[in-house]
Parts: sequence; C-alpha cells; structure tokens
Amino acid sequence: MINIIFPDNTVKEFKKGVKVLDVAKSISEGLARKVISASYNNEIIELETVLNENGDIKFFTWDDYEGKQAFWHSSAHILAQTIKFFYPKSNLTIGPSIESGFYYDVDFKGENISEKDFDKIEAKFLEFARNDSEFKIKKMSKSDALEFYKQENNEYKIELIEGLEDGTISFCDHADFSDLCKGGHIPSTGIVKAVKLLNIAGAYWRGDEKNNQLTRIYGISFPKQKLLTEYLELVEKAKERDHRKIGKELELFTFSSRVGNGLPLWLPNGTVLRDLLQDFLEDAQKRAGYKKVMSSHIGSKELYETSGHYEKYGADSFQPIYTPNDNETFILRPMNCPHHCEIYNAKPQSYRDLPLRLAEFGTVYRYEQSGELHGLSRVRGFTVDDAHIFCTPDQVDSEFKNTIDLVLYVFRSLGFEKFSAQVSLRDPNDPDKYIGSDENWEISEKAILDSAKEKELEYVVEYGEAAFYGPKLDFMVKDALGRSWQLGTIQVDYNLPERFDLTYKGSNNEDLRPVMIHRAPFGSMERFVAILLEHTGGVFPLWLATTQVEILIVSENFKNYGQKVLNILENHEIRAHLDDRNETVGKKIRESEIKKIPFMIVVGENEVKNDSISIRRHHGDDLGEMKIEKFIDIIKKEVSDCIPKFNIN
RNA sequence: GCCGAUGUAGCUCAGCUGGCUAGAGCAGCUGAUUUGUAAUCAGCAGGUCGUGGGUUCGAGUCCCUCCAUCGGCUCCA
Repeated sequence: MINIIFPDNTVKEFKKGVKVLDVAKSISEGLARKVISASYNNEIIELETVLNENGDIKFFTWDDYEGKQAFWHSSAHILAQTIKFFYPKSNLTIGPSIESGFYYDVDFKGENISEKDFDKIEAKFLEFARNDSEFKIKKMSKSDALEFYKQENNEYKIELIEGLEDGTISFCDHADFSDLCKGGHIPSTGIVKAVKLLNIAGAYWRGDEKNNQLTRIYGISFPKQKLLTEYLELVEKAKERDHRKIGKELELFTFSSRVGNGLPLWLPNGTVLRDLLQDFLEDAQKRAGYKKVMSSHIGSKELYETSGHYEKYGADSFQPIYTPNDNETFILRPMNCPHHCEIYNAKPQSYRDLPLRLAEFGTVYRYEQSGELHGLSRVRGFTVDDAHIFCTPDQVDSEFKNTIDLVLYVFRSLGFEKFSAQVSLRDPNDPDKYIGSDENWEISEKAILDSAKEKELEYVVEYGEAAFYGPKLDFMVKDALGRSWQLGTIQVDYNLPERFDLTYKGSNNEDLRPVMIHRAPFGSMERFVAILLEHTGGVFPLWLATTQVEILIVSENFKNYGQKVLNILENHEIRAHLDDRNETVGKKIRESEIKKIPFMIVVGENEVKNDSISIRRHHGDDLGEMKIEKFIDIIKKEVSDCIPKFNIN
C-alpha cells in the first residue's frame, strides 16, 4: 500500500500500482470526468501513470494553468500528426505549449507552406482529434530512439536524443503517430474540440541565428468551440488598444519614411503627454536628490572607445560622422552614460559629494535591425529618462533600494499594477561576452539579488541577460496582446568608473573608485507611452489628458461666452479647448467622446443667463449645470487625487 | 538580418477569374442652416493603385526586384 496526500492535506491509502485516474475516481466521478492532467510530487504526469510510492497528488482541469498546458502540449502532438499526414517528408523538431496555445517547429525540407494551407490542416486536425485516440507514454532505449529517427533522417530529433541520458527517454504515441516526448498529456485527443492555427513564422533551430531556420506554426485549441470564439473576440478587442492605432486616432505621434524608419515624430498632442510624464518624473527625481544635466546628441568616437561600446556595437550602429577635419570622428550617441562620466570628471569629487545623481532625458540613436522596429516600442531614436548615480561602495545598497522605490512609485502612479521583475545575470558559459573583473560582477550581482529580495519583488533570474558591463534589474510590463516589454531598468556598474578612471577623495585623502548605478524608471519615453496607451486604451487619467476640457457652444451666438469660459480655465492652468465650429452639439459631443476628452462643457442660452456651465463627463455622465468656480475645484481635486507626490525616506 | 503575410485618397475600406475616364464613407474646402448632450444638408476637390522592371493589344489585378508595414525568430548598450 502507498499513502497519497491530497491538496487539502488529507491522506488516503491506495494499492501500489494504482492509476492516477482511479485515484481521481475514488474522490468523485465528477472530478474523474473533468480532470485532464495531474502532478505527483510536483512532477507532471499522465492520468494513466501508475503510482508506486508515497506522494502528493494534484489534479488539473481545463480551468487550471497546468491543465491548459497539458491540453495545448497534447494539441501540438495532434498538429504534428497532421503535418506528417500532409507533408510526410518534413522533419518534426519541438512542439511545446506556450502561454496561450502551442507551436510546432518543422523543417519542411523546401516544401512551401502558408496560411492558405491552414483550413485543410485544421480540418484534418479535428478529424484526428475526433478519433479520440489515447495518448500513451512508452519508454525507449537511447539506441532504439536514435534508430527510429535515423530511419526518418531527422537530424534534429537525433541531436535532441544525443543530449539525453539513456533510460530517461520516452515517446508519446497516439493513433499511429509517435513522437519523442517526456510527458504531460491529456488522456485522449477527443477532448480537443476546437483548433485555430494562428500564424506561421521562421524560427531558428535551438534559437540560434547560425542554425537552420525552421517553420514555426502557432495554434491554439479549446475543449469547446465557444471558448475559441470568445478567445478570438478577445484578441480582436485587444487590437483596438494597439498603441499605433490609438496614436493615430488621438494624433499623438507619426512616422515619415522621408525622416527615416523608426524615427518618431511627436505631434502636438503627443508632446503634451510626453511633457506631462517628464514633469511628473522630474518632480519625483528632484525630491529624491537628483540633479539635472544636459549633454550633446553626438560624441567623439574616442568617448565610446573608452566606454567599450564602440568595440561591442560599433559595427552594427549608425556609422561614424566625419568632419572637414580628417582627424575627427563623431558617433551619434547610443547611450548617455559616457557623457555623464565626463560630467563627473569635470571636477575632483570628494566622498562628501556622493552620492551624485545626474539625471537627463537623453535622446539616443541605435540602429535596430529592420525587422525589430515596432511602433513606438522599438525605434531607432528615443529618449531615455536616464540618470547615473555615482556613489561609494557602501552606498550601493541604499541607493539601489531607493531606486527600486522610485520605479515602483512611477509604475503605481500610472496604474501598472501587473509587472514582473527580472534579474539579469551573466551567462556562466560565455564569459567573453562581458567586460570587468569577476570580483566586481559578483559584488554587483549580489547587490541586485539582495535588494530585490528585501523589496519583496516577485522576480525571475535570467542567466545571460545581463548588459555587457553589468547585471540588471528590469521591470517588464505586457502590452495589449500579452507581449512582455522591458520598461524600468536599474543596473549596477563597476566597469565604466574604471574605464573612465573616475575617482573621489576618501576621508583619508586617498583616491577611491566610485560605483555607478544606471537607472531609467520609464525605460524610454517612446516605449513607456506605447505601453501606457495599450493599458489605458487612450483614456488617460485626468492629469495626463492632453485636452482635459472641451467647451462646446450650442450656436455661434455663444462664441464670446465660450471664449470667456476658456480664458478662465486657462488661467487656472486647465488644458481646455473651445470648439466654436458651426456644427451641431450632437456632433461636437460625438467627436469629443471619440477623442476621449474627460470633460465637456456645454454653453448656450441658459448658461449665459445663469452665468454657469453645464458639464458632461466622458462616457456620458451628466453632471448638470454649475458655477465655473465649482467645476474648477472638481478638476483640481481630481488631478491632485490621482497623482500622489513621491516621498523619500 | 531571417521566415510568412500585406501595401488602392489624410483615415477606414470596395474593386470577381486582366478590359471603358479607379469607387464609397469619414476627414478637408465652399455654401446653406444657428443648432441643447454620440454624426444637419448640398456641392466641390482629392489617387502616376508602395517602388522599379517584365509579360500582354491591354495590368490596381499576373511575374520578378527593391522599400515599408504587420505577425513571429534573432537582437536589444
């Protein structure tokens, strides 16, 4: 007999060799019908798995994350079966589940496949699913596994198997289809009732640009047709929040091929928004003891050779700028830190001056690969809300933590409650990618991990994601379609201070080396605005609305009164606009609604007579007629309520 | 940079298998209307159909090149 512990901590005895599905049945028939996956001692298993030792069991249904993963992973098997049906010569590689759905990477061996083929693949997929074939795991010896794929001439699977240990290799069979797989399936294909292939893309084998490019087919599947319909509707809705669409509608920014790809043009509305964000952060930074500086958009090549950036990125960047003088070469600046190092160097520094926090909204230019450009999220010219903190080694800890507080303040003030933190460390297998001593790296990696822990951030550690000069703590936020973007970033750097020979005088008059912290709470104005647009859908909190109040006159006879109202609001620094066009009130309201303007003021005969204004909120709430002074109070209160000031400890 | 898709007026789109001077709505301009909470009416103007080449009696439509955008991959100081 074995003891099985259930999630509610009850323990039950079962016969050794009991099947997982029978354990579920012992609880209730209902559970046994709904359960599609399970874990034992935190290892994902099949419902057919037999249990021979004591352990913790968990059951998963479609409603659980793990249930969906098993469902989608199993769907990838059915997709693979279907692909083999239509393209018998193709080589399968890997087919995992992802956050929403699954994909399979296939080498089609020169055969063409496009989205036009999706209909027939989906139809055959569902036909295979309806056969309700059971997924069965079978163990295989390494030599048999290799032999299986040698017959298929599948060098990818062979490479995978060669990396596995004999005795740990298993295949998953369903119907007449067999695939190398470690497990984690639903019981049978019949549960999959709906499938949609989403797109087709190139993907490098093992994620390496130097390898063959495979064809990746993305798909998603559901246990009910209705869920698929709902999913597709949700995606359509999310597309309405695309920042590129909203940016166009609200006239925030644009691009021009004559200016250049990836070089955004900020329109008047967008510039108001951007300035508001900049003022907001500058106010917080002032309170946190930062000093503003400014520097040029180009710098001599030597500057970036000193920093190490030229060696690392020079060849893939905008190329050097020459002058009439043969001895001069300049570079369009790709980052602000070297400039700030030189500001630090402008005079001898003392430990009494530290920490020195230099802040600049610095515009930088990077030649991103053409396939990388993406609206405002990935551009070739952008402005970093940059600052560099020069401090003593003792101060790193507190400065780092204060910086985390500032980032969290920014995120929370702008309604980014859902974000993930990522600690990016060196790739232990590729030390040549990085500059600086091991000792310095270890100190800074520890500083970041300690701070993240103390601030109780929920973070993941990614090896190999560090900048070449130091480790990072990044704050990631998702866009409307669920893609993750890095916004805020904090980086500890022991290397640039050495390269620029930065020093300060210690209390014993000795020359000491400061530590640098790079940080940008927004990340960049461009990307931050992009994500902000996708989160708000263009409906900004009152303090960020580019136009806060639209004044609508009932007819041209009330132009003067409208103008008077406008003047009063503007005197109170309220961003108002007078719509004095010869149009109907209905039309002006419609247009203000589309532009998502928070408040509309309607003035006509009644208002002139009563020396008042009538207020309508965005989305239709009628606040009625009131004195203009009262309205000003309402606006001022709402603005101060939605944006608390940054307090430093 | 790589794989796939797309590219018609400022915007959103129509234009079937190649066949008259390429259409619509919104926006714009002109005029009428003087309007009370999501579109007043009429008229006018606006496009070398992304670019360059080719096939054809004839190309928005078919083929090739390049460019850009979109979805991924890779990259992201």
